[in-house]
Amino acid sequence: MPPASKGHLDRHNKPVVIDLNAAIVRVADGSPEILAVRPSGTEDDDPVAWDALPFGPFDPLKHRTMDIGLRSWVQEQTQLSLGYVEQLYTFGDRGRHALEVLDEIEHIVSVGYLALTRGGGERDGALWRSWYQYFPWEDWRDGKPAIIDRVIMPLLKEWAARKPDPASDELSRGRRADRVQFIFGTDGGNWDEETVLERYELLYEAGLVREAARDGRSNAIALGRSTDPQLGLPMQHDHRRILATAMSRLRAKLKYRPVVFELMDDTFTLYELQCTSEALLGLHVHKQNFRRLVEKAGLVEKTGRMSTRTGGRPAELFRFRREVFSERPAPGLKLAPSRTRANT
Amino acid sequence: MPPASKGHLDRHNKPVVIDLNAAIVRVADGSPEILAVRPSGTEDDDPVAWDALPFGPFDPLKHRTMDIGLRSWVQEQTQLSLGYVEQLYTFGDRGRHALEVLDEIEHIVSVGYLALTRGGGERDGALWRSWYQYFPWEDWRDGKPAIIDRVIMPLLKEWAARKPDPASDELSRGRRADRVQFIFGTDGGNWDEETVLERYELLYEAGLVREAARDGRSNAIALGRSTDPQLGLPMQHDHRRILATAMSRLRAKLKYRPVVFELMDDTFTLYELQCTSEALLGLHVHKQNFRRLVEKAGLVEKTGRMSTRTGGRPAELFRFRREVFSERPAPGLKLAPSRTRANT
DNA sequence: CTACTTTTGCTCATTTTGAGCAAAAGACCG
DNA sequence: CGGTCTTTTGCTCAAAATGAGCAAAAGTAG
Repeated sequence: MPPASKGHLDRHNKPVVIDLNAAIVRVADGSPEILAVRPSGTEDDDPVAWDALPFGPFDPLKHRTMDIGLRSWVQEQTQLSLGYVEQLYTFGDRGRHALEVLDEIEHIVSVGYLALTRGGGERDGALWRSWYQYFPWEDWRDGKPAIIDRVIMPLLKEWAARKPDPASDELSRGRRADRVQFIFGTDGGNWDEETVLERYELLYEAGLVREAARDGRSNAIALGRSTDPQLGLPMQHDHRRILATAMSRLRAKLKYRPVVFELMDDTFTLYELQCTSEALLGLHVHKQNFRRLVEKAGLVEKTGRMSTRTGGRPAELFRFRREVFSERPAPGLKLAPSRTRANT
Repeated sequence: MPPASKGHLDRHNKPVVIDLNAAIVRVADGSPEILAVRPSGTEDDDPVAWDALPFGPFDPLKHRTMDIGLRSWVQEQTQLSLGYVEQLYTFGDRGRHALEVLDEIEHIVSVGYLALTRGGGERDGALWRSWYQYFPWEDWRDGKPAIIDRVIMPLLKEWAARKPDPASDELSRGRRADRVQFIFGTDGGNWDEETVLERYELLYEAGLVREAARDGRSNAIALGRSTDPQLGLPMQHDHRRILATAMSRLRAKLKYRPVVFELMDDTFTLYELQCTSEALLGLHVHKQNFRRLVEKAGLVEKTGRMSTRTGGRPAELFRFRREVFSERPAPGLKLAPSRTRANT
């Protein structure tokens, strides 16, 4: 990615740019992946060596809208064709309270985007990485992730017991404990897969993610270097926060808009569709009910062809019914996670 | 509002500013109102005389985040204290394809915000206006608004029958008709109150709102001057689009987050709560079911006091239970509009 | 031909939703 | 003071949606 070389000048004569950051998502064999930019440096604890989301400057003179600008440089830099694109959030401060000492230019505005693709072309310096590498606590498909009880909860409880900085307008100790219990202390039944962002922000506040230490948060718990348990891979700037926002939004949207299909091939079996949905949600759903839902909602239609790659009884191949857009107001998968252990 | 006097310079030496626009909402006796800025000019068809949303520049050197910046100038200019504040969307082009000939400065980025308040201080030049003055077709509380069948549908059908500009990547005639029928041609049963933005954008595309003509849309239907039926009051720049976004977001949010209470007094009767919700949704809901919902969700608690202002049996006064934040993941009112005529 | 795997069709209890009936508790009015 | 009117409040009930399990169908692998 060109390091935002050209741009406007502010009154201190520093370049001012509007950066468009994209969380580009695909699903490859059961894993939701995002396109990450891997800097050439290799020192693992050096913030510039952390992964970044692909980003590019927005030039209002070249592109009419930001959406168009985004599509343009993504197309240019990767050979990816983006399907669905959605704006997420605009931050005025890239690295929060950060000093950003390593950033020679002063960014002013960074706009986060979610984009869905079926995958394809990449470039060097970029790689597809499971988003659960950045958020290991978000994948509940094999039950509650061990990292929660083994690492996260103990550290969060320690943080909740500490006295909050009286200077900040922050929660009292009791409220801290409540919040921790509420957000992470769940045993599956009441896990809310949509609140990815809230969980990340809690960890940031508690100083448990690397970015917090980088930004000089006072209460950052001193996690030692590479030997210590990392709470997921860190990212440059606020990119991990943008990714969290993208995950939240996508997990929510799944339930009321037919966006999964942007990630599927033209034809697919219902089980493939289910696996993709589950990968995104980080949860298992009840198989028979999933089919009932999808078919009753009229989201798919049979192609007549069969898939034999299943290993068991061959599965019918389906395709997405585009007509739903003009039929129903809010088509989507109102997925309900199964309470019992996986029923696949 | 200071007309964005200071700011950054772009490479053409025109001021570049980041504008924060706020749709500030309150509900006053059954009417959802927004704070509108009324320019001094009075020529009704002059774009600068149209209403505007209050806005102010964002100065990244003065305020750490845009949210803080917004709160700051709102506080400064009005005496309003904002409760809930939420970022909506960021546009790179203020007036879309607009020429913006009347705007001597080139705005680059405009960020839309939704803010809720209980009302209070105003300033001169600003007034509270029902948002249904801008969107008369969105209030279904007294049945389907007459303007839809009398004005909107005929004009939209005419538009759908016209040949789309082959240059644009636009929908075919058949799809146009489908879309019109789908979005506006409903008879109450399948009216989706959340798609305010989609409806406004359709009217804009079809050239039926003043802003379309101002922006020089090719297919803008020449609505005569003041005698012609206006499809709601127009607004400056893209402010009406921002307002539509705010309405969509608020109507949706109502159902899964306890945001209504930001608009209520400390204590209220359940019927007052219902009326506020209905005002926002532009729909009537079933009274008994509304109470069941609210109480079962544990959103409120009795105060013991009574309200006698009802005219009938006195109503219990309730207050919002703040504890829900730490109890349930997604508290809100999953309101279902009543199919039958009002049952109040 | 037999075991195994996966798809697919169906049932069933429980909950949620949409809608209506009627008693309770005040104000208003003669 | 008794009757009428209005609104709140409590309750019932059918229909639909949801969560979960059973079992036949149709292949593959040995």
